[in-house]
Amino acid sequence: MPELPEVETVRRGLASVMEGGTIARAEVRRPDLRWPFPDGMAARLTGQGVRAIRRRSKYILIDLASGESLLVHLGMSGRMTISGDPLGKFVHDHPTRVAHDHVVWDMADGTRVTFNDARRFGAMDLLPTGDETAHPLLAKLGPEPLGNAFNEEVLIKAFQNRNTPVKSALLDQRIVAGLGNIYVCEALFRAGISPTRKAGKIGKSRVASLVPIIRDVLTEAIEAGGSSLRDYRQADGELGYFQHSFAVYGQEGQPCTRDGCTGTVKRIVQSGRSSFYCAQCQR
DNA sequence: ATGGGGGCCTGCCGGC
DNA sequence: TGCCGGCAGGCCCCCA
Repeated sequence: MPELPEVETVRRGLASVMEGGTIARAEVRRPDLRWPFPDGMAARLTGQGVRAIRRRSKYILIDLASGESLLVHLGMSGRMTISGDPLGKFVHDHPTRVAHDHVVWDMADGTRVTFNDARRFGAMDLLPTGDETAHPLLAKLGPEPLGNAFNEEVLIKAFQNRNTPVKSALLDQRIVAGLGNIYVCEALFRAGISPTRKAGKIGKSRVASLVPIIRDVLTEAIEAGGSSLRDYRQADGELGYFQHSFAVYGQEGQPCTRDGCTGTVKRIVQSGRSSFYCAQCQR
């Protein structure tokens, strides 16, 4: 599921039920996801007020009253689900335990937040609030694509002399942090750039054009999440999933939707990942 | 330093 | 109906 827009939508959903509240009880049902959980994670969450919930790239940061922040990554299959009655006390309306429900937080108001991750590529860790830049998972991240530190000059410089396909360059979280396979495909389609083109061989003005396009693609997806979901959740309480249509991602064999283009969307494999694009109008 | 490939896990889907 | 291969939106690590 999760690239930047989906993570942002999950963040907003978590914020709506956790910010200002207290984690009355934390249950950790296995010792690890991709890596071991930090020592005593359940105890370090229990009783903690939630000050704020932030996002860095595809990571969620939950700031606790203790001065620690819980770092959460959804990996490929991580999901957050909200259940419970905010006015009751740990009511019966919680769903029965489901396979791969690994972590559960019961908020003091009766809301339950459940983290489910079938493939366990997700991660959680605790770090001192404000020490994000020192954390190994965050230290090497490039600029936020929606922030000022990401701009034309920065991207042109990052692409200079890069011999890797632009697809790989945009997936490189050190260049820009938060893009994944879907939104890279969509941004390259809008920019009319082939995913196979070497990053260092693209003209400066075309590289520059990627900056507003990346911002637009991500912003539109975040807005779609905000408008198509109630409190950022779907009917079953799961956060962050929303119906979103893509111009090229998953559209193999479909006619290109660019005005006047008669091409067909193709799927190729680059570095073991699918790339979708129109070879006729993306050069 | 850079670029490419393997591996981590489980679930789902299409084809035979 | 059942089995099997291929595929999945991430990211770290190792190797050349």
